[in-house]
Amino acid sequence: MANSFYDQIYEAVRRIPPGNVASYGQIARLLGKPRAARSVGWALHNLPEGSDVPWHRVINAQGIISLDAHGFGGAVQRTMLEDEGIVFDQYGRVDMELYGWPGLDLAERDQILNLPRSA
DNA sequence: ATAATGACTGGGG
DNA sequence: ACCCCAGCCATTA
Repeated sequence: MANSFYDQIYEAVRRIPPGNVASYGQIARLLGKPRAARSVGWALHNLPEGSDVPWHRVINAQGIISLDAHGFGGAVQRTMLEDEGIVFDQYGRVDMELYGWPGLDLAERDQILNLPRSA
């Protein structure tokens, strides 16, 4: 349906630039509904095919790709993100500090990548 | 209007 | 760090 909360979600997701990721809760917060993360997940789950919404850039707050009951799609999503330059650690997780939207500028990102592990 | 659903989240053990 | 549990919320049946 047009003009529904879902449409607001889709618009917000469309604003996520390539190479960046956002969490469901983050999108919900942007729309003024900090507790509507589950609804965001539902909205993306019901996303029609051929949509221009970059749904793959939305993952959970822990930097992990959420999967539906079907269980499939995760590998596809991960591949799409990797194509945008996002790197997953050995546990299949993304560094939200590094790739989280609105994202850091290249200088900041580079600085973080060069930060000493533990001083 | 009530009950169920789900690609979430944060806190606790 | 991992697993489990109880709130939260818009949409649908």
